[in-house]
Amino acid sequence: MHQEATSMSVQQGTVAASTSTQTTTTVAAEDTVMVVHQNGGGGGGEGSGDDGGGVGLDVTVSNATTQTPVTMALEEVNLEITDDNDNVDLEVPFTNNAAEGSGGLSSVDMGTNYQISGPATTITTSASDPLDTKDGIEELCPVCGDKVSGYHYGLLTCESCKGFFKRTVQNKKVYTCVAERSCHIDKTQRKRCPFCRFQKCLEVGMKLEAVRADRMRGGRNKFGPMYKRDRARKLQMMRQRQLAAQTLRGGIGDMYQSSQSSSSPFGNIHIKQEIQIPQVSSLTSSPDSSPSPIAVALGQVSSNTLSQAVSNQQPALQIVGVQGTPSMMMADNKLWANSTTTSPHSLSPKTFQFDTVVPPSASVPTSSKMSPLIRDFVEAIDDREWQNSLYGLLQSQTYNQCEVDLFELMCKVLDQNLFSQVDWARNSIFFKDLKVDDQMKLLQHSWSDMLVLDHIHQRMHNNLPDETTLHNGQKFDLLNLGLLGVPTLIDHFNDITAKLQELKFDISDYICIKFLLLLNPDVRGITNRKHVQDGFEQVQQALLEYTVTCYSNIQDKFNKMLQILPELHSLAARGEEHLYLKHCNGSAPTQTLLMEMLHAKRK
DNA sequence: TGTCAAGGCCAA
DNA sequence: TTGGCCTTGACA
Repeated sequence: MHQEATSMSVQQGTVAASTSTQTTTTVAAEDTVMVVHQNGGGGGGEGSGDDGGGVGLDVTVSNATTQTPVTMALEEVNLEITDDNDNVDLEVPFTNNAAEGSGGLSSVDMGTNYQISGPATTITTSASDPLDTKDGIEELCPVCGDKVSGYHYGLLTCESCKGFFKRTVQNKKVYTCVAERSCHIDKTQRKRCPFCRFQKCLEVGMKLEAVRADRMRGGRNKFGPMYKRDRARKLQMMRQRQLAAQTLRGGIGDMYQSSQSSSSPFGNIHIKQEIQIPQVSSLTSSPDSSPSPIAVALGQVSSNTLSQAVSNQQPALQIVGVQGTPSMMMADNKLWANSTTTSPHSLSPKTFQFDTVVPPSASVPTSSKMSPLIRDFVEAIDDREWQNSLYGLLQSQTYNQCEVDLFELMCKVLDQNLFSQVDWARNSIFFKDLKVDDQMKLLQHSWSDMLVLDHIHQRMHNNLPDETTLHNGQKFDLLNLGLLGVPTLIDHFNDITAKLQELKFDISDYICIKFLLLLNPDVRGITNRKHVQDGFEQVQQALLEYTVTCYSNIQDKFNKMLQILPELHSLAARGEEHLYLKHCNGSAPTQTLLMEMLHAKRK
């Protein structure tokens, strides 16, 4: 029924000596193709295998991609989930599967797969574990969920996955999957499908180049310092979590104890679970149970389906008090929004040297002159949330990784931005009254334009930098987000930005233009065109009046702004094309809202 | 000199 | 073929 689109491409271990010869082995089984390019010869011949003396193995795992159909509406889902059980697991999956089958919904994402498990948030530690004795933490192998034995080939894994990865790379094994390349890998089933196991090893970040070409024993490799930093960070994080757990135990427990019959301080706490983004690695877990990303984003799935789906994804949870009481603690990035805490778990805006958001009112001329419509628009803008989501994602994605694929990371950020965009739209005037079918069509038509526009807005009005340093030391090109991954569009992007700056493009202009992009009555196939047209015209009229009233010194600002939109669209279209090609090449994460949007236009 | 992440060995 | 344990050796 559901056909899972899985494709991945990994190219690492490019360290073959210049004299090496290259052989290529291709093994095809039905629609599965696994190509192993082997750099033979004298790889690692000089010196040790350290510092990149990898085996020079380029592995491409690919298959024909089939599109995920957009799941059609069932019912509006309430993402607030009440856990009435006494036991609340605070268990966090590394990527996805580690915590699968553990009860799913009652879990709080704190960024990695430490276990802080219930009842009553007992922090699980075991004195027998190597990490426990030093760090007070226990971790699970991101591949199979077994206990980790240390850092192996780039990250913390168990002994068996270490051995499996080593044997596979050293012996240039070629596996095929007899199923659909989406086998679930856990401790009990890891032996069943080596193809999927190896694929998962690569997905979670095990490094081909860490396997030594010369098989030299002992010593250290280039990952040593990263392991060290990682370890220090985990230790700090663990302490932070212990504090958080204590806060929860004391704070929320005290607050609600009197009203709860439960012995647990967590009794009846509402756990609001937000879909963050579908993780690439979640592809290995029962894809048939996953609703379409856009369906999830638009709230089109039944609670049952969603429950199953979210348990397969990396959740970002908020814990909120009952009856809307402000929470004592908010999970992940929301925690840092109003906090000066320099948690190792957070990449706060401060860490990123991201300037404080300018309040909307500060960058619009005079709010008294604007129409109530525009005032409402502006008031609804939540740039702080945008920033926090961005940096929250960047930190969570790089937390346990020594090195991440920056393109993949960019796709994930874009995907998250898309989710925010959908969320914004579905709560917006005019749009929210439309049927889901129409909503989807409008979004599918405008998402990329709006992403580019959002980025321009963040740069112009919130001083979003063009680059940031990730936790693992890698530089992440934020500007690339605005270019949808096409560096050559930089001049085009700057040109558009310059023109808007010249027109004193402000936040009111931005939000109105965004509405105009969204409420495009010319989109084919929409059933309630009149409503869309009405919305479009009202916004257009409001913007016109606003520009005339507040920017009388800029001649024809309104029309000049509208003239820039085709340029914006052209840039976004080129970005879309680029992303689509990357996706077809297997270089972009699949099963994401982003990819579904890319596919939607090509239906 | 201790640590720990490589590779190696070998029973299951 | 797997996976637990052993050996090795650069580095702090």
